[in-house]
Amino acid sequence: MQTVSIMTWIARTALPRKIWLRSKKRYLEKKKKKMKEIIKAKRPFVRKELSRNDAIKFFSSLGETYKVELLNEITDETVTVYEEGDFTDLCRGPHLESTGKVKAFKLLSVAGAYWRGDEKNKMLQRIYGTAFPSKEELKKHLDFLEEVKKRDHRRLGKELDLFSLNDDIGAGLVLWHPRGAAIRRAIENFWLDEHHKAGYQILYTPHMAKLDLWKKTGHLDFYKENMYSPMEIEGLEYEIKPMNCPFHVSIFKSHLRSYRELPLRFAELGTVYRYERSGVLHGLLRVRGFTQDDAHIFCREDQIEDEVLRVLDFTLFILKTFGFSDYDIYLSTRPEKYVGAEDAWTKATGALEKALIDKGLKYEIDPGEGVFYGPKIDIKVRDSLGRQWQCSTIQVDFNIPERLDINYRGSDSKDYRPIMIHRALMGSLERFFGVLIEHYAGAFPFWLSPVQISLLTISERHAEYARGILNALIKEGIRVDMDDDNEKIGYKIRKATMLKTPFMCIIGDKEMENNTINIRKRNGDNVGEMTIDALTAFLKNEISNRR
RNA sequence: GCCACCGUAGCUCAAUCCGGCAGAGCAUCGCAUUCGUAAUGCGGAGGUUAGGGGUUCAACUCCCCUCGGUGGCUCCA
Repeated sequence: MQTVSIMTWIARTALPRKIWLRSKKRYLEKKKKKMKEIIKAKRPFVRKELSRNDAIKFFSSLGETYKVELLNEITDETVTVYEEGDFTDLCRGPHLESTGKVKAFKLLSVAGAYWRGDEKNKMLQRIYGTAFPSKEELKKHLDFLEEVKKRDHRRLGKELDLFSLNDDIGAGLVLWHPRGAAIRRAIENFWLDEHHKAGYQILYTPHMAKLDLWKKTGHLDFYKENMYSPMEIEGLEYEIKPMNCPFHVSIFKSHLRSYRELPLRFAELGTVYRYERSGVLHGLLRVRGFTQDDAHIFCREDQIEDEVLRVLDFTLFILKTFGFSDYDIYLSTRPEKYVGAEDAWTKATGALEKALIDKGLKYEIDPGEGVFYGPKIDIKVRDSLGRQWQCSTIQVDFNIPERLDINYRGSDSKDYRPIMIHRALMGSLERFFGVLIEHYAGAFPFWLSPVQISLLTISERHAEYARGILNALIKEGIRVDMDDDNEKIGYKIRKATMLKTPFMCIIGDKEMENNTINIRKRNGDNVGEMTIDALTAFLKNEISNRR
């Protein structure tokens, strides 16, 4: 969505070593002026062909070592360069015919980037900018960026008092405030109910386990860089969990399993801790402690496809309930570092693909992006601004059943190894919450809203009547609050509107006399006067339809 | 982790460039007002300027370290 390009002709002067925020703005301002001049001059870009050797000589004489490095790797005998005035750049092209063709542009930011995208290389400064064929299109894009800023979950999280991250607690560790926790509870209740209906059994497991367990599972070999250092308890080492699977396996193994029990579906809202490098942490979207809506399905090989189909249906239903009906699906295949037999990978990948084809779902292959223990299907949702977010993942695993030696007794009284399917629909509650905040711009649908309805009194003498309504609605399980502050009604409406409370009840003399309330929506629409019974029925209907 | 920048009252931000009494709006608290659909008025309180060290007669301001955040890079639920 965002247009990013390296404009070679603004890179003509190197960035100063140190840039203050204010001088950074000034710096971009200066660059902008220079660019405008160049555009106005309508200087042509001239394409030239050089032999590779001449090009190396030419760029070496300019001291452009990076271009020389690129040239040394090019095998073609001739290369193309583009000239604009006294500036010559190595580029395959094509270029615009002249600088005058640039109609609308904006420089956005300055940031470091590793030379050729490799963190072992030196870091260079990169200027980000965007250009469009017309001023209108540029404005549209800048408006979009403005809207993205307004919806930023970190900003809304503070404004709506949903969550916080605190210095004293630690980086990437989330505090859910009452209002955020109310939303989480609504999500969790929905999730638990639906999992029960879909034939899952709910588990709870500990936050840590002996280090030896993680050796057995292979995590210490393949996942070490994401795990925290172990802690010692009475001479034994324990590790805080980065994944839930070993615990679920342990429950599977707690007694002998029959083929009749399969598929066995274990689900848990399991909190895991993973080491993430400080620079990658980002609000709720990238944290160090998070709760996965995890599940592990133990099944026979011939049940994989059917189970994957069920999971796909289930996932799309859950996502749809949260207002996501647009998504992109990816099938990730065997990575370089992997465990298990090639034959098993082929079979599992085939099963995943067949399920996608049966459902008639469009998907792309993501080569080599599978997890070390098996191939996976990832579903990335598109939010109301069309941005892509990775949430759901369905992974086949034939490594852990092998390593942890899990079996079931077949109809022939022999032991067989089950296949394990890992899946998370929302991914992590933290990330999903962050995505939801941005998707709804903080204006949650009624069933998710932290406060669903606010009772606003006109003056002190209405407080008692309002309190009666408050208690009645609380009894009905509605998240309601009352604003009986000594303030004008306009101010109370403003407060509730800014908190994006879906409904407000205005309570004054008229309502008290008629034994009614008057409802107003957060967008300003008036729903009208109704009795308490009618209100309760109306609100319950909204909840059951998840609006 | 790497590069650059930032951290001032609960929140949003001045004062930092060029060292010289740390300031405003909102929120909070008190008083007045009892009001009909997006801000009633007046007053009070609120700070070891993220933490630590250094330079200086003097540090929010300059230097170093630590912690945290932002934009990217690399990696990912």
